Order: sequence, then C-alpha cells, then structure tokens
Amino acid sequence: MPSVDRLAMIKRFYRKYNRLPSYSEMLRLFHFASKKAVHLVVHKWIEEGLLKIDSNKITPTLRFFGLPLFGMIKAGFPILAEEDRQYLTLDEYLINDPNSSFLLKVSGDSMINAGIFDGDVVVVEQKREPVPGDIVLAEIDREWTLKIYKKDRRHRLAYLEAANPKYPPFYPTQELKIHGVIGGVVRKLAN
Amino acid sequence: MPSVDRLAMIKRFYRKYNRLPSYSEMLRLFHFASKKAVHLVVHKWIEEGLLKIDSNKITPTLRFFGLPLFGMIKAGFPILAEEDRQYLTLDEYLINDPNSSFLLKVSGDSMINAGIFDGDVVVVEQKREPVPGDIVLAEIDREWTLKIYKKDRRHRLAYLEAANPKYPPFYPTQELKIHGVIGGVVRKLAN
DNA sequence: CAGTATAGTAAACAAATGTTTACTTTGTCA
DNA sequence: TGACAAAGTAAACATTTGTTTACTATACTG
Repeated sequence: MPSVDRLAMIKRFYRKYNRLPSYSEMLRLFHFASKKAVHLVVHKWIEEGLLKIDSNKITPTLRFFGLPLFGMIKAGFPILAEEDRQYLTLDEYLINDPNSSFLLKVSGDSMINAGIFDGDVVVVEQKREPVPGDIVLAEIDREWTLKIYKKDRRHRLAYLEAANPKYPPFYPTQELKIHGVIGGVVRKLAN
Repeated sequence: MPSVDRLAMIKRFYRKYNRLPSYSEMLRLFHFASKKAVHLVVHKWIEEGLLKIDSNKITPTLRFFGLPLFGMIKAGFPILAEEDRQYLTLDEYLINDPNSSFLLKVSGDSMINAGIFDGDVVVVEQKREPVPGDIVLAEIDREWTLKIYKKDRRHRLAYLEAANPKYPPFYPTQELKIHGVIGGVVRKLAN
C-alpha cells in the first residue's frame, strides 16, 4: 500500500469528520499493528509540510486541505514546483467575516452584466458599509433585491441600479434599507 | 461574558488552527478555573447542534463552521427559522473531488459571456470527462487557454469556442489536449 | 548474496484528554 | 428576603493521547 493512498485516506477522514484521526484510529485505517508505524508516517507528513504540530497537537496545514492556486499566463501554463505553490481554501478566500456573513442563492437576470447569473450564490456581508458601486442586498420599499448601490450626485440620495440595460434605475419612494454588501460570487457549473 | 462571545472565540480558534480547542485550552480562553465549567458550555453547544461527539471526540458540525444558505424569492426575503436553515461550505459546494482539482486565476475577457471575468478563480477538475458545452482548461497547439469545448457536427472533431463574440472559434492545427473541466467559478468583489 | 537502511511489531511511558463528584458562588424572580 | 436554579470551583477519575525503547521483518542496493 503506497503512502499516497494513506494520505488520501486521512484526507477523506478529515473532510468527513472535520478533524484528523488519532494514532489509534489511523492504526485501524492503515491496518497497522503498532503505533510506532503510525508515528513514522505522520512525522513524514510533518516533514513534508502537510501536517504540523502546535501545542503538542497534530494539525493539518493549508497544503493538506487546501487546493493549489495557479495563475494563467498568456503563453503556457505555469506548473509551479510543489514548494512554490500557493494553497487556498475557497472559504477563506471569499469570506472575510464568517460571523456576520451568509450565502444567498440569486434568482433573476438583473445582474448579468456584473457576472451574476440566475442560480449563482453570493456571499452577503452584513457588517460592511456600502459605498457607491458596491453590489448590495437591499430592501427597497419592502421588496428584497440584489442591485448596485448608487448615490445621486445632486441630492446625495441613495438609489439602486441593475446590471442589465433592460431595467431602469430604482428610486425608493418610501425606504431603502441595505442589508449587506456582496463580497463574493460563486457559480457551480453543470454536474 | 455572554456565551455568544465564547462561541465566536472558539470559531476563531477553529479557523486559525483547524481544530477545536481542548478543554484545557478553552479553560484558558474563557478564563475559567474548572474544567466542569467548560464541560457545561461545550455540552450546551452539543445540545444546540453546533458540536457533536463521535468516537468520544468532540467535533464541529456544519452549523458550526458553515454559512447559512438562503434562497431569494421575488416578494420578500425568506428568513428561515434556525432549525430549517441549510448550512454550507463553499469548498464542499464547489469542489467535487479535492484530490484531483486545482484552482486557476483567469486572465482575459474571452469568457465574459459565460460570466467568467478577468481575475476570477475557477475550479479545474482534472479527472472529469469533457462533454460538448463544458468550459475546459485546454492546450491548443501548445497554448493554454480557457474555452468552451465543442464538437464539429459533421467531422466529429473537437474545437474550442470563446464566450465572447469578438473571438472566432479555435480549430486545432496540430493537437488539442483537455487538461480539465471547469466545475465552478469564484469571484471576489472589491475589498 | 551479504550488508544495510527502511518499515513494522510489541510493550511501556508520561502527559493530556474529557468526565464526574461534591461543594460553593452567583443571579433571578416571586 | 428567601428560595431555587444556573454557573462555577476544586479535585479525583479512568481513558486515551502521542512518544519512546528495544527488537524484528522486509526490501533495496552494490
């Protein structure tokens, strides 16, 4: 059994249980008879930078549970050496303040020119102050909607704009509440 | 110190160290003098469904580290009761097979009509078989690019198409290699 | 094929884990 | 103000943690 399989095994374990297996659990997983054998493979992973020890506890590193991020350049694709790769989690990439954010599945075509399609999921940050140009989750005259936050030059009044020429700007007749600023957009492609 | 602060504290701890703090660590964090006090708050969280116990180990649930996902409906916004909320992680939402995927920062405007803008990050799934219509990471005549995978009706030949009318279709003169299918698109908005 | 490094077994280790018991403080509300 | 529940202290508990020692099997390598 090559060690890469073992790595895949505890990665699967980590994704399922959201924690690393203990030595005894790995012992069962890898069909070892001695914890020394586990100790060996774990410390090999530590040397490779996949795991690390803090406060005498073994924890995964970004290299363990993140995905490598590459940059696309015009001529050719940059396959970086393992040690130069940047590893990333989509959650930490997109979500600034997890305690005051939520996800929202968008419906409608009013933001297509901003690259937000029907069915996309957006990250709504509730504590962020909107500045003109931001895409916001707003409640305009008691109706919830996703639009661009704008401010009238003369009267300094806030209004909303769609990112689709077929819709006119929206000026509130009674009230305009901004419930959050969109910090990210996520789209899952077919299958 | 209200208990919601303590929850925020161990959420921060979890995001920083990718594991839950032990009782002794929480003892320090919360400035408790007895592990019994820790035990109490932990088991309150377990009852609330934020944590759970498997194999005598305390682990976080989706409710703990995920974000709630809401659906947008035309008239009004559905604020669901806590127990009806669906919790989600962007990583598990977008990434099907973490072991054979990577992230790629896109440059160029050739896919704007597919809602993929310059600077967006896409999830490339290496083991997925492309079907016509899929957006793929391809190497066409030694040049890497992100395009729509197509097949010629008559000759059954594969070619590439941009999602931007200003570019013509790309027919390979020598070779066309598909290195992966795009399974998701991610865009981080300003700041 | 002999020599040697690598990978594994078996058992013992201190230290840390989460739980429990018995008791005390704090806060709430009639 | 008095009663009572909730929250915390202090200490002891059995288990489990990851590490280590000494020894053995396996697999390369020249």
